[in-house]
Amino acid sequence: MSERYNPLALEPIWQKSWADKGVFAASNSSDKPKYYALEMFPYPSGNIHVGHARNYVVGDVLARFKRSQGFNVLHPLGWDAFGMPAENAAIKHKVHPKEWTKQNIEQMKSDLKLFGLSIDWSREFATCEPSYYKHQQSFFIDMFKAGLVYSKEAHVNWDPVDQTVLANEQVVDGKGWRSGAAVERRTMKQWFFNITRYADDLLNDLDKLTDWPERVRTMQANWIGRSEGLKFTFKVNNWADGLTVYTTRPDTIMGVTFCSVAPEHPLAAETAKNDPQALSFIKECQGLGTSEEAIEKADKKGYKTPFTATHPITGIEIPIYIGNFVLMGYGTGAVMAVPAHDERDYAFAKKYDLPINVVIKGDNMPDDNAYIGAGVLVDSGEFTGLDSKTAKTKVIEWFEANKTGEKTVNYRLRDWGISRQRYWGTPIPFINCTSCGTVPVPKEELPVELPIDVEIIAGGGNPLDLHPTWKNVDCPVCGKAALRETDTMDTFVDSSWYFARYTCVDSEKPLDKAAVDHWLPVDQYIGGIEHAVLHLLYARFITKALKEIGYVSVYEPFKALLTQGMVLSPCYRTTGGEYINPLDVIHGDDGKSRYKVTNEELEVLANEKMSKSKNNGVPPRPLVERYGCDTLRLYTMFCAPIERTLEWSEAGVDGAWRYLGRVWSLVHEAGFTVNAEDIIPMAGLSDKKHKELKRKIHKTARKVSSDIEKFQFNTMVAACMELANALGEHKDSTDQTTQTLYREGVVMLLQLLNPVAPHITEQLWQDIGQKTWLVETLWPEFDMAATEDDEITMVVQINGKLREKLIVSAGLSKEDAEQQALQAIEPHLTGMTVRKCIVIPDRLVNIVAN
RNA sequence: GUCUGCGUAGCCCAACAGGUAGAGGCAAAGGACUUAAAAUCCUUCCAGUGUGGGUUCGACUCCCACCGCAGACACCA
Repeated sequence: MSERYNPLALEPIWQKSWADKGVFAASNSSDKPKYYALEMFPYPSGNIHVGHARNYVVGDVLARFKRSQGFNVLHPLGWDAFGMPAENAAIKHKVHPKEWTKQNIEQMKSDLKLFGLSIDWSREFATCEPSYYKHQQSFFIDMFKAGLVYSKEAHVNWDPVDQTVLANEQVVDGKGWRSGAAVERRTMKQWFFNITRYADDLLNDLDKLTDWPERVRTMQANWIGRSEGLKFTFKVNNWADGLTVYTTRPDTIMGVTFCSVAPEHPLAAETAKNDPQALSFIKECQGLGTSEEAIEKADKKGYKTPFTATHPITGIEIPIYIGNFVLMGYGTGAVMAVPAHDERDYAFAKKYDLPINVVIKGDNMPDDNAYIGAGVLVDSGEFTGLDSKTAKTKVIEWFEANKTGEKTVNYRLRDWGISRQRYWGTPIPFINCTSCGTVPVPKEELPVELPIDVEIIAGGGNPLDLHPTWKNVDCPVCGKAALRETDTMDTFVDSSWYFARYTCVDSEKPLDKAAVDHWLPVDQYIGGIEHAVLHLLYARFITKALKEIGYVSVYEPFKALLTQGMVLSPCYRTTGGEYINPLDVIHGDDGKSRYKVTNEELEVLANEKMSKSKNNGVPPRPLVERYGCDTLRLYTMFCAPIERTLEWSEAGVDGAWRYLGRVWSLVHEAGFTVNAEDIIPMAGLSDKKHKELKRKIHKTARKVSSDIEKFQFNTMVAACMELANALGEHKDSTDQTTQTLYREGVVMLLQLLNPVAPHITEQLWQDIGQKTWLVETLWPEFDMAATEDDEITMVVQINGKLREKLIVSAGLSKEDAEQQALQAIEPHLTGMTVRKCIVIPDRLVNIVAN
C-alpha cells in the first residue's frame, strides 16, 4: 500500500473482499449467541443524503462491534417499496410504479453501499414483490379468521389529494401526514385491524420495554389514551334510544346542566331532518378543518336541539345541544356538560347563558372559570360531603345498582383502518359475492397479484377499481360471478412484520417458526423519533397478532430502541428565492456565501432538517469520492451525541479526514511489523513514561468498550483521538520499550476504531503484518492492572476553593491524605482555625476553616 | 396551554455516583516546511456553565422559580 492514505483505492477493495468471503452473512444455525441489529425500513426515495446515512452508520457500528464480540449478528436491509410516491411519479413522469420503484431501489442501494455497511444482502427483499406480499395476504386471512380483521361501514378520514382513506394516526393537525391536504369526513366501507383488542397489552407492555426511550413510551401511552369512567344513558323525549354519554368525572354528576352531542351524532342528524338551520350548522362544523378549529379554539359554538334529557338522579329536564367541539370518534360522541368543572363546558355555558352549578369545592377556586380539580362534593344530594375519589366510586355504584349505567374503560386508540383506494399496495385478498358475502381468497390462489396494465390518472380514482377485468372473478364458495376487493393495504402493514421475514426470506410459509424464534426480538432497533407512534405501534400490534395466530413466540418485536437525531444543514437562497444545495456554495474570505455557478451572493438561512424542499440535503457521493466513507462515518459518529440533532459542517468533515490521516501515519511513518507476543505487562514497566503510555492504551480500551455499549459514540471517537495523539508523541522514539508499547498501542487503536472506520483499520491491520482480517478478529480485552493509576493529583481546597495540587501515591488512607494536605497548605492557614476536613480518597481534601 | 429534551469557550461538544470546569474537534492567530500555494506538523488564544434563589464543606451536576431554543401532544369529556 502506498505511503499516503488513499481511501478511494482501498475502500472498494475491502468492500469486495468482505462481500466475496461473505463475512456478513448471518447463520440461522450457529452456536454463537445471536444479536439482531436493525435500522428502520427505508422507503426507496432515490437519492439519499447524509441525514439518512446517520441511521445506517450507527447501526453498522453496533453490528460490527457486536460481531467482533463474538455474536452471530443479523444485520439485514430491504425496501419498504409500496406507497403513494410511486403513483405520483407515474402520473408526473409516465413511468410505471414498478419501474420507478426498481430504479429508486438501485439508486439508493448503490448510495448506501458507499458506506461499507456490514449488511447481509442475501436477505434483501422489497415489499412490492409478490413473493413478499403473498405471505402478508396469507396471514391477513388468518387474522380475519381469528377476528383480528373485519370490514364495516365507517366514518373515515379522506385525503382529497392522495384520493384515499387515512388512519387516525396518519392525520396530523387535520391534514394528511404525507400530502398535507385537509382531510374530509366520509362514510365508506373499510377494512380494519382490531388493534383495540390489544389496547391494554400495548399499554401495559410498554413498562417492559425498559430499553426504549422514555419519551417514546410516553407518546405511545398518550396515544392509547386509556381512561376509566362511567357510561350511562339519559332518557330523552321523543327519542327511544336515549342519549348515552361517557364521563371520567362521575363525581360531578349533580352539576350537569345540559348535554352536548357531536355534529355526526344520530341525534344531530335527527334534528337536522326538519330543520335546515341545524343542517347548515352541522355542515359548517364538518367543513371546518381541525387546524382552523385550532385557531379558533376558544370559539365554542352550539345549536340547541328540540330534545331534552332527564337528569338520572334529579329528574330535571336539561337541554341538548349540538356542539362543534364534541368528537364523534371519542367515547360515545356525546357528553354530559358540567360547566362549573370543565373549561369547555364553562365557555359554552357562558356563551349560551346556561346555568353553572358548583358541586365540587377545592382549594383555589377560580372566580371566572371552571374548577377542574378534585375536592369535596357540595349541593350533591346524597353524595354531598364525599371527596371526589370516593364520590366517583359511589356514583358509579349508584348507576350500576339502578341498572342505568356502568363503569367503563375507554381508549383514545381506535381500530386501525387499513383500506387504501390506491394501486401501489398489497391487494386485500378478499372477494365480494352477492350471495356469499365477503369471502377470503383460497390460500392456494395467493398471491392476489397486482395487474401491471393499469392507468393511473391524477384524481382519477382507484386504478384497481377502474381496471376492466382484474376485479372480475368467480366466487370461491358458490362459483358465481363476484368481484375482488379493490382496496389495497396501508403500507404500514408491510413494515409491521418485515423484521420477522428477514429471518427466513426463503420460507414457503409467511414465517419459519424456528428461524423467527431464533432471531426475534430485534436486539437493537434504530430509527427516527418521527415513527414513535405510527410504525412502532403498528409493528407492536402485528407482532401480538402474529403471536396469537401462532407465527411468532415473542410478544414484543423490538427489545431496545435507539432514536437518532436529525441531521441539519444550513439553507442557502438566491434573491430569486431559489434554494441552492450546500455543496454548490462557496464560502469567501469575506464571510459571504456565493453560488458556485453564478457567483451570486446567497442569503444564509438557519440550519434545518435536510429536505428536498429546502434543497439542503447533502448527498454523500461527492463527499465519499473526496474523503472516503470512513471519514464520513467517523464525522457522523463524532460530531454530536447520537440522540441529538447534528449540524452538518464540512469543516468538521475535514477534521475527521485529518485524524484518519494521522492514524495512517502512525503505521506508515513508523514503519513496523507486529509480533503478537510483543506485549510487556504493567508489572514489567518501571519508567513513569512507559507506565503512562501503557495506561493510556488500556484506559482507552476500557472507555471505548463502555462508550459503545452506552451509545456514546462521540466520546468514544474522542478517546481514540486522544490515544492517537498520545501515540503520535512516540512515533520517532528509539527507545526499545517505548517502541514495543507503541506497537501495542497501534494494534489496540486499530481494533477500537474498527467499527467506526472499518476500511482504513482493516488495511492498516494488514500493513502491520497481521495474518487475520480485522473484521474477523475478536474485540480486544483491556488489562485491568494497566488501567490503575499509581499516582494521582490530589486537590487541596480551603472552604471549597482550590489552593494547592499535590502529586501523591494512589490509595492513600484518609488520615495520610489529610496530613499531607494540611502540611502542604499550612501557609494559607495562618490565623485560621480548622473546623473540619473532608477527604475524598484519591480526589481531594477540603479544609473547612475560618 | 401540557409534557419531554437541551442551554458550558467564537462554534460543535466533554466532565464517573455532587469533588481540579476542558477530553476531543472546528474556527482563529503565530511559527516550521515550500520558489510559492495547498497539504502536513508545532505552538498559542478563549468560558466559569441561560437567569434568580435553595440544599451542601463543596453544585455544570440535586431542588424550586423564571427565560430561551427544539420536539411531541393539544377541545379525549
